[in-house]
Amino acid sequence: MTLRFYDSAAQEVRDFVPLVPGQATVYYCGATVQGSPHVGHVRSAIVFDQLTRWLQYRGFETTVVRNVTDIDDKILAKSEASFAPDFVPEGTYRPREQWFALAYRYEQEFEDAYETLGVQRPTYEPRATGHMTEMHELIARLIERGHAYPAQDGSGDVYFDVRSWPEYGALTHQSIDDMQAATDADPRGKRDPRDFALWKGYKTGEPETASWPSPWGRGRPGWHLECSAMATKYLGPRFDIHGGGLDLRFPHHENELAQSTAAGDGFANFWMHNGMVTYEGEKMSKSIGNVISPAEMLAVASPRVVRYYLGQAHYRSVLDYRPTSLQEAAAAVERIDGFIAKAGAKTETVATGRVPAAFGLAMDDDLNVPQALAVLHETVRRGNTALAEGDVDVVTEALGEVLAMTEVLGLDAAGRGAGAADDGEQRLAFDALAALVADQLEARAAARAAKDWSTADSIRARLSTAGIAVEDSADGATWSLAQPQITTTGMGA
RNA sequence: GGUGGGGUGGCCGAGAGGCGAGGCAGCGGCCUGCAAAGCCGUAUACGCGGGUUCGAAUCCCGUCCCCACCUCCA
Repeated sequence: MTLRFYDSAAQEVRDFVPLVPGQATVYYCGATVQGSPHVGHVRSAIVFDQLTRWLQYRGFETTVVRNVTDIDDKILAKSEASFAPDFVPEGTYRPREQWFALAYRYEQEFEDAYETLGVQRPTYEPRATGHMTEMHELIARLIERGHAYPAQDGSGDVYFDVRSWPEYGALTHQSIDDMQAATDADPRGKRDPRDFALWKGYKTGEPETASWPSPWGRGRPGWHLECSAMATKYLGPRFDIHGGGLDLRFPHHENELAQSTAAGDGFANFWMHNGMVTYEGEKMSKSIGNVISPAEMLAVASPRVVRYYLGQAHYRSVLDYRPTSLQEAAAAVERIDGFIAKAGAKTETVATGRVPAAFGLAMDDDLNVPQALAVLHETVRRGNTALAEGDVDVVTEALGEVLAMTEVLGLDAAGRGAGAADDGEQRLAFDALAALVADQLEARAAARAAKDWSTADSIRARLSTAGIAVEDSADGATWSLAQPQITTTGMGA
């Protein structure tokens, strides 16, 4: 079996042949930390987390780098606005917040969301502000090779010379002349309106903390440059996979590709892009105001449910959010969790097994998660049947497979982050609850034995009101905390 | 104008020439004191019009509609 991925640059599914046998180097775009994360950002991270987990399952030694872009125009603009006398706090923005404080605060919000939803930490997570030297080196190489030039207007800007690089547009298969002229293109000192800034000269009025010395004068990096510099630094001039959201293909990734290859680096072997999250058919974006944050979803559904929902579609498909989406995901997750709980109580040894072959084939084929999920549900059904028939061997086997699959999909990790649960106090509270419920169930069992159905039913009803679901089975009743009812009214826009 | 991606049963969502993925919801049944959970069964689905083929949701031609990117975006 061969791993195959769709390469956006080649526009086809290709066999994945790593540059170094047995190893996989992955760079994927994280956030520009200019605001709170929304569900679309998190989907992207989940997609590349699934990719990473699958590469690891297949035995690759993976190195994963995800950037934090913590300096850019928007961050500075948001910070500047927060100092305005007529500033009105909106959303999570705060008054009088320095750009670096704002960037750092949002970086942590992203980290929290990733952690809660079970996204493995990358091998390394470099920040743009920590890599000025590497960016300067890259600019110098580009100037030396005749693909970049300092602006002639004395602004201190340095631009990439798009016309000097015939392959510009290779990633998105566009030719410069066919591109729609940017309406707001500020020609400044550019040779071509499509030239993009590698370095932006310092302007009076900007915070000095947001500028760094460079051979071309004080300033700050342009967007795009940091990814080229950091990917190359940690993964080498050539690496296996570069990922990110579909909306980053142009201009971000196109520009990364241009500047890196023009500088003489091989850059990414595969380009992988995840589809957008839409809200009832429309792309989630701040400008439309139809964004839903991970926090909003987590307020009404468990991390496992949110993870399942955001990770269930094929990564290249559009994932459409509808008010019932989380309820459906919750039902599916409860089905899986119900089996894990019942099977776990039946078997002596709960060990994570191997993934069924069909699951592996689906994942090998460009990460076909929907098909893999079908295998997961089929395994759960087989396990439930075995449970009913008391076939412990099959139960054990199915449980091992289910656990392996949920691990690969990251479902087991969601909600297990630091501080998520299982601290001592919660453990004590749970034990206390368990003791009280056990008493109730004992009383109910006695009533049932005496065929006193009204007493038995009233005990069950009382527990149910308290949020405890009771299930009878051949060998006694079991209980579980009922999932909260998901109501999504008023969520999002 | 340019470059891509789509339209699949009530909903979500795979598949890509030939036994109707899977989930959710619904209906019928089994089990249960009743439930719940589980299991079994249950659907004239593939935007529209032509064509190729023994056979098309899948290929070809035409056509309609939607979405994304080309400006900041995961």
